[in-house]
Amino acid sequence: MPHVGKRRARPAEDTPAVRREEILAAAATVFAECGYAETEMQAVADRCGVAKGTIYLYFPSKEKLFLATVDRAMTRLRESVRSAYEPVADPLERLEVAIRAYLEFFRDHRHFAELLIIERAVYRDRKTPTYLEHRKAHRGEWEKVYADLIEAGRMRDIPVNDILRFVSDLVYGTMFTNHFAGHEYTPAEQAHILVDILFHGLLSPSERRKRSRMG
Amino acid sequence: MPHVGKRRARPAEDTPAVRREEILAAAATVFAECGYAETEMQAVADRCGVAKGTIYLYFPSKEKLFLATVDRAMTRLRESVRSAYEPVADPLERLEVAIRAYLEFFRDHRHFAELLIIERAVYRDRKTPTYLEHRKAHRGEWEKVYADLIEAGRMRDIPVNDILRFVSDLVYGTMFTNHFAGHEYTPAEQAHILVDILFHGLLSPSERRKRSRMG
Amino acid sequence: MPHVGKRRARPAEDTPAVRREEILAAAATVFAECGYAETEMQAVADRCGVAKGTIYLYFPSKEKLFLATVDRAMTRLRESVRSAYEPVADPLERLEVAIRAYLEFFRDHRHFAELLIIERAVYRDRKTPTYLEHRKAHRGEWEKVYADLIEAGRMRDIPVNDILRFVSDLVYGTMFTNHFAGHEYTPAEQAHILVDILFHGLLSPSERRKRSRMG
Amino acid sequence: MPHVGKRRARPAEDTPAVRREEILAAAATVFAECGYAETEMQAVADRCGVAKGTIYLYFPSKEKLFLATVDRAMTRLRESVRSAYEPVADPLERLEVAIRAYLEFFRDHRHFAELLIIERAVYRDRKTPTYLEHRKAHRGEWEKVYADLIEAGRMRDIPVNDILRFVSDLVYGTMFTNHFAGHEYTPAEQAHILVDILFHGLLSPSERRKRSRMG
DNA sequence: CATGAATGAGTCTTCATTCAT
DNA sequence: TATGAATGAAGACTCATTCAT
Repeated sequence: MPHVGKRRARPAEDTPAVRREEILAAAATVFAECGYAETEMQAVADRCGVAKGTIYLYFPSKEKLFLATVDRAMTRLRESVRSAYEPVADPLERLEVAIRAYLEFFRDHRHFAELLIIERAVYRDRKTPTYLEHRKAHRGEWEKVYADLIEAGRMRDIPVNDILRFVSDLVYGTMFTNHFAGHEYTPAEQAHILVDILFHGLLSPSERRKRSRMG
Repeated sequence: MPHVGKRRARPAEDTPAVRREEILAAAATVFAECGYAETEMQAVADRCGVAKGTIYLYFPSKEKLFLATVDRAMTRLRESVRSAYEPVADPLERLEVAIRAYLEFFRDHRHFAELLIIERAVYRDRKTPTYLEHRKAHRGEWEKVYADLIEAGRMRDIPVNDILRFVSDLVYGTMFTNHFAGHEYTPAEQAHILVDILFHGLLSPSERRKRSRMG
Repeated sequence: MPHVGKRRARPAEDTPAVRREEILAAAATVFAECGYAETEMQAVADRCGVAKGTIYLYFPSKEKLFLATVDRAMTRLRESVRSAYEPVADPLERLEVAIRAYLEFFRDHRHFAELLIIERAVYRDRKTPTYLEHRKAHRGEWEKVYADLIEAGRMRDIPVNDILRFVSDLVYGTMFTNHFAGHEYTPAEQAHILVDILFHGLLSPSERRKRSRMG
Repeated sequence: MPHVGKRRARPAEDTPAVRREEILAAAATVFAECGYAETEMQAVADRCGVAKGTIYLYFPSKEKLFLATVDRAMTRLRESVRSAYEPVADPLERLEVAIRAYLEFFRDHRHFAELLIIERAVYRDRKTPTYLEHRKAHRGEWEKVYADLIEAGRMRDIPVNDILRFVSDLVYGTMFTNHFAGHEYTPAEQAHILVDILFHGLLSPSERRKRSRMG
């Protein structure tokens, strides 16, 4: 039997913007915990203590709510990563710091890793996943870094685009595995390992020499 | 009175194993096209020209059907990759061939990339995604390769586990981006690029020297 | 994408309790008319002019709805019978009145007779049918009546339990036959016939004497 | 995955009549255990070790199978009761024996009690339940008995029809309660109790005298 | 603005029945 | 005759969304 309650609106202690943010935060956890299809709007409403109808005052549909949730997550990620690497002057060191910050972010916000996965599964029609959209935005910031490093003779002359892809894909894959298989390393350790291989490659000096002679 | 049933029996043109395979193949495309929740059993049935009920003769539920579909995809992937690299003797070359085969597989079976994503989104409870399960199986085959390469002095002395993770995560991320952002390179080109960076690293010889001097 | 939903909310014209009662009343007729398995939730919804989903707001499942329906019927029966016999002082007369009221109730509420039957058929696991549960409750009220009658020397000294069973089973069987074979007598007539045999037995005075001499 | 088995027909060790009887016996237990709706044809088939299709060679539908099952049960009941009372000469004693046999039958064949209940629940349209049909058939045999007893002055002059109804309804109700509430008495004890009240009534001699004086 | 009862389209699953072998 | 794989109609239940209060 439905509740009889005729509770009046809860006091509007929050500004609309705050209320919106509360809903988004609640949605992030619930979507991440339950998946998109499994998440009921009622559960989101319960999680932030508002009525189901209220959510529809801020977001026109479940889908839009979800997308907003993912978007918020990605924005946070970028902010988090950028504020970590910005103070670092040396570009090579900056890269390691960025990678560490990236891994740290997903370790600390497991939900957001889930959201990325879920998004792809749900919005198969959407041309580009939010993740890649944000990555594209990221891109500009790093393009110049790599170009300068090459110009300065500190990096091999590899197409910047290839480097960008290599690094992005590597960290994405790493985050993914961390998420599902568990975190074996601290972000700092892991970033260090990645950067070591990334910078120096796998080959031994001798093999490298042999190859360059033949190649 | 339930059911009026005046149903028709259709000759069993196939052996059960073949029929099962047909269903699995149909399921793979439909799941990949529509996503898990959006996929209706009826659609799978239509796709392989059987009645809905027939599917339930082979798979007890939508969930089990999906999981079987993913598993089949992963098995195919492994077979495909293994048969590509097995004939290759040199271990370094073998690695490049394996990477190429991996990327090729997902380029040729876009469906299967989708399935991997979908799986994670749907079975959030399942301890390990099928992908990682299969990867673990893969692992043994490569562990020795790397160990031998290090022993032979052809590869730097890096913990084998770290190499494994690096390579796996790199190719997974690459496959993912290819899938969603489009394939810019042929698998051969792409494998070549990856292996180049993977083997030689990003740094220029001079930077490398400078760094080794600084310790 | 699931659901397209452009649904309409209907004003809650009733209090939840009233709505619940409406549903129960509708369910009683439909279940009685169609039987349990044959009854569709949609039919119940239609009968009381609400949407299917609304029923699930008040009852968690078809089964629970049915059980609630039967329970309501039995409660009504008891109230109906009790209010009929309570004003009657003489216990023997009271018995006849109760029997009449019982038969009357089922004549006037044919549905409820059906429900009793259906219940047993459906909930084969449930330890005790609702009917017998209610009968047990009934029991206390009559135990004392019989005991007093025996004590007062107005009734033969027969175990009270046996009398209770005899009367209950007799009226149950009578109700059942009335229901399925049709009502040949008015409740008043029928109660009179039953009470006559019940009080005086079938034997003639002479046979009775003969037997007591021999017995 | 469906069985691959292509087992040929099982040896026709049985005549069709025997096979039919086997199916009926299996059906009786399964229907009684599970109820009509809950019973699957497959379960009946399994119980008697034939294929589902085979049942349809003997019975055109689930409904007809069920009805045949009930009919068989009732026939058995009549045979059982008749063979018990036939050897008994004295009509009053014969009545007690018949009642005992009736109760005994249902104690020994709990399934059949279930079937009676189920039937009513399922075939709400059928004009008369099998039980009442059989009762009608029974009727002729007893009509004369009562008429003779009245004529012989051993029974009070009550309409034979009323006596028949009284007794039938009493034993039906008793059987029903026994079935669901458990058997407190042996059939012999119970028959004795019933017959005692049935023959002599509930009233004490004094109450009876008082009443006859008052008219 | 907030609420939450009401709505009803949508889907997985079951199972009586058929019929090619 | 016997078999059992195939069929597909049917129905309980869910939940995103609406809107009267």
